Amino acid sequence: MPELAEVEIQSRMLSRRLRGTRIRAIEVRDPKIQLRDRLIGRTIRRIWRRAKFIIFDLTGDRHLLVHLRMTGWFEFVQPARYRLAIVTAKGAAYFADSRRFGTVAVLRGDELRRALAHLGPEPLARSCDLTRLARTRRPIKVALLDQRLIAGVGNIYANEALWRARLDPRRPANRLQAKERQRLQHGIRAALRKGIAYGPQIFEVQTFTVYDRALQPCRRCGTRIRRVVLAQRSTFFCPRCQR
DNA sequence: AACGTACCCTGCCGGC
DNA sequence: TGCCGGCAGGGTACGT
Repeated sequence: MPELAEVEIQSRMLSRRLRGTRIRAIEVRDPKIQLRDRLIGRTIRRIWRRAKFIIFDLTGDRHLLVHLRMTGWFEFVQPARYRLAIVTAKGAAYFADSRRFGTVAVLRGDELRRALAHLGPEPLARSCDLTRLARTRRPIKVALLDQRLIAGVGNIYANEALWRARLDPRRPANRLQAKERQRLQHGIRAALRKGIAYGPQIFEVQTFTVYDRALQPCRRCGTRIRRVVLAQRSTFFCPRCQR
């Protein structure tokens, strides 16, 4: 489920609970997960996010690289089912992931850099620019999901951002004017910030403006929201105010 | 190079 | 009620 906003929230929660603590035990409950090196005894120096990855920096040049994919989530109270538990003196984090698409790997620093090298700019960074989107003629909505062009935007926030920027998701990415890309950049930021602002309660309280609102009225102009499929993903937009 | 499709898994939902 | 197909907010591998 998670996109950048949800991953950011998770990363902050993990950091608050586990930063600076020593790993006492690792419990692997799913044979799909294989951890190369022994992590017990290492200290968690930092927990941070890049795109939709969560990275645990450990002592001894080791990094735990986690991707939640569709259904991954960390819990601090032991759930009925989970794939992995990281146990520390300050408590444990349980990695629950019903669809089991999520990935966990132990990497050295150089391997981590390589693993993240292909990612595009962080949308919330001051230096972020969207010029890479002009490299492709695929629909702008599809380009937004390409992590090499911009990192961390997923299907929901792509829809939300395009609605905010009043752009038709089907437009070829390389045909956007610089001014329209600027609008899109603001739309992405605003949508992501709104998500992050929900905090840990995000799943209970989060609402969307266009995502999953087919046939319901546009919140700006009242026109019925349309659903189309682009690159096999549901796409929602207002046919009147998104041009 | 750039684009489309199949696939990895499980849970949930609507329709019959 | 019970079963079944379709669908899901991720990314990758592979074919054209």
